[in-house]
This record gives sequence, structure tokens and C-alpha cells, in this order.
Amino acid sequence: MSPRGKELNEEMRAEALTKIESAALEVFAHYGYHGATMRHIAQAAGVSQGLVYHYFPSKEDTFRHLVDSAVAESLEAMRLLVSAPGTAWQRIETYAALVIETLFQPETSLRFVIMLQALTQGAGVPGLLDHVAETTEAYYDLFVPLIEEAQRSGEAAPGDPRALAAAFFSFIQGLATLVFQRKGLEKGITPRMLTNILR
Amino acid sequence: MSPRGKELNEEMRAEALTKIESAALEVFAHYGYHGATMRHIAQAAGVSQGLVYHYFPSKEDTFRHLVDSAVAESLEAMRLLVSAPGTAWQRIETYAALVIETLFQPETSLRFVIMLQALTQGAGVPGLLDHVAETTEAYYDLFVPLIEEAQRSGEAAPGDPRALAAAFFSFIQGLATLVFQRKGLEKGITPRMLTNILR
DNA sequence: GTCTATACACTGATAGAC
DNA sequence: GTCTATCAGTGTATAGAC
Repeated sequence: MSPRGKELNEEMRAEALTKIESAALEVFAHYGYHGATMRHIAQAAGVSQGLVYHYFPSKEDTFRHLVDSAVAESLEAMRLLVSAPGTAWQRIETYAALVIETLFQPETSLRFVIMLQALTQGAGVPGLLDHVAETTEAYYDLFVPLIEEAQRSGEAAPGDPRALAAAFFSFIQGLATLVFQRKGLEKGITPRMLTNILR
Repeated sequence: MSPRGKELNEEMRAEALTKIESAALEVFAHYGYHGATMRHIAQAAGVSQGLVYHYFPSKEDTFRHLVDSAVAESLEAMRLLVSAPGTAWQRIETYAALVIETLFQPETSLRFVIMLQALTQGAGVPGLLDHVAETTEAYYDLFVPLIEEAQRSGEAAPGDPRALAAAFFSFIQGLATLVFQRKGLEKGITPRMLTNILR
């Protein structure tokens, strides 16, 4: 209970938690929600199964936690974009460059795959599908006004701005899957391909 | 053993098989490979679990069968495109229009989702990942020469044609996921968005 | 060809020792 | 904070009757 002991405990706690989180990310991404087992996650993290349950109340909560932080992180990037200086189109270009760059970091692509898992097998996890769909709405709320502004200036093509946004996000999701496959084709992917969808 | 009896048997067989196949497609697509259960598939098909095993030796084979026929069907469309008349760019435009049109038929999007499942959770099914990667190569072999021709005529952007093809396919995969979500944004998606990636 | 009943393995989750 | 041992539930696959 001394201050020293407390610090040590928190350090151990943080370390174990980080190990479990990144192991869970890896295992869930490669095997899917139902295909991943808590045993496997514990093993990948180098800890016992009991310890995983010490930090996360259930498998479902573990997955939900990963999905939530993945969504939150992407959303944060989008928020930064919206409040950045420059014209709407310039900000979109900056965002496209940022996405392409971060997507090629292995951990980022895992996060996108986790979100994809939530969408394409969420039917088995009660409430998850609705939760993700709800959070995803926030993306559109932020991005659509930007597209509309770019349409007014003639830099983006006319048409339903929500459909343009949907196409933009769909491409990003598809690219994440590509990176996940590690076929070595990532290098040739340019931000321009992404922005061209809106033209 | 009479001709009449034989015909009847084959009819029953074909009917049951079709029911099981489409039920399996639906269940696998919505729950993922590991999330889907043979009980659920049998129930969705309106038959007993034992009958499913009468037609398919295992869960793994059932899934593999669906993935294979999904890949085969897409590949067939690509083959038709390549041997069609017109310039390379015209054929690419035709293909884009075809993809967008068929993608919005519910069954087609399920097939794409099945392929996606194979890629993003195939780690649990031995050999599946390699099998899909191998088959996917055929797409590139067919599509890349078309892109190269379009590059020579200046209609496609310069750069690694394989990367362009990868971007093209990634976008299609992403769109399939979008359609799968049924958010009603599909209507605004145009073939031009798809071809613009290559420009 | 179709069904019911069941064997056997595995998984998520808990309890209790250290 | 961390581990081992264990239970109850569920899933794949098979056997055998009709």
C-alpha cells in the first residue's frame, strides 16, 4: 500500500493489459470473432486464460473494446481533418494521404479488419451491428459537409454526397483488406486513387 | 431402379442440394465461417442436420464449395470481358457497369462477402487462405494486360498495373460490404467511381 | 433420401490457491 | 496480480432406424 508499491502495481497492470490487448487484436483479426478463442488470445499474450478474464469480463467485451477503440481512433483522425486549415478539397487530399500512409502500418490495417469483422459477422454478437452502424454515422456527419463544399467549388463530382462518402469509405475498407493479405501490392497504391473516386 | 424412380430421386436430390447450398450461403455470410453452425444451416434449409452431412462431408467442405463457386462465377465474368470486342478501356468500362449492376443483387453481394470471409478469417481453416490467394491470381492475369493496353493509349494512369488492378478489386470488395449493410446508399454508386480509380 | 439420438471434443467462464 | 483446475454448455460429426 506504499506509494512505491502502488506504482509498481500500476506498471504491471498497464504492461499486462497492453500485451493482452495487442494479442487480442492480432488473434481476432486473423480468426474472426467466433474463430478466436480466449485460450488462443491468452497464449499469444503469454499469460494464463484466467488473467485475461481478470482484465476483461467476457470475450464479447474484449472484442467490443477493440472495435470501439479502433472506431474512436479513426474518428479522431477525421475530426482533426475537418478542423484543419485550407479548402475542403485540400483537406480531403490531406486526409487521403494520411489514410494511405497509416494504412500500411500493420497495426492500423488490423484495426480496420476488426471493424470489418464487426460488420460481416456481427450478426452473432447481439447489439454489436447496431452499435457499429450508429458510430459509423458520425463519419458521415463529419465528411459529408466537406464533400458538399468541394462540390460547390466544382472540385468534387455532383451527385448524392452521402453516396460519394460511402464510396470513399468502402475503398478504404477494401484497401485495408488488401494490406492484410500482404501481397506486396501496397506500394503502388496512391492517395490520388482515393481522391479520384470523388471526381 | 426404374427410369421413373431414378428421375424422381435426382429431382429430390437436386432440390435438397439447392436448398442447403443457398441456406449455407446465407448463414455463412451473416455469421462468418466459425460463427455459422451446421445446426443453423440445416434449420435455415428446413432439413435435418444429418441430411446436410449426407450432401457435404464436413463444414469445411461446405464452406470451401461456396467459396470456390463464388470465385469461379466472378472469374467467368472477367473472362467474358477480356474476350469482348472494343478497346481495352471500353471493355473496362463495360465491366465496371456490369459489376455495379450485379453487385446490387442481394445474392451477388453475399458471394462477395463469402470471399471476404475466406480472406479475413481463413486462418482457422487450413489451406483455405493459400487456395483463395492462388485462385485470385487468375484475376490479375486476366485484368493486368487490359490495364497495360489502356495505359499505352493514355486512358489509364501510368504506374504499376498490378497495383491499379489491386485498387480496382479492393474497391469492389469494399462496395460489396457496403451493399451487405443495406444502408440504402447503393443507388448513388456509379461505374464511373470505379473506373476513375484507374485514371 | 431423410430423420433422430448420441458420442466426443472444445470453448467460455468461474473458483480458489499462491 | 497471476495461475491451475474444473464445470456446464455447445458444436461437429457419426450410427442406425425408417
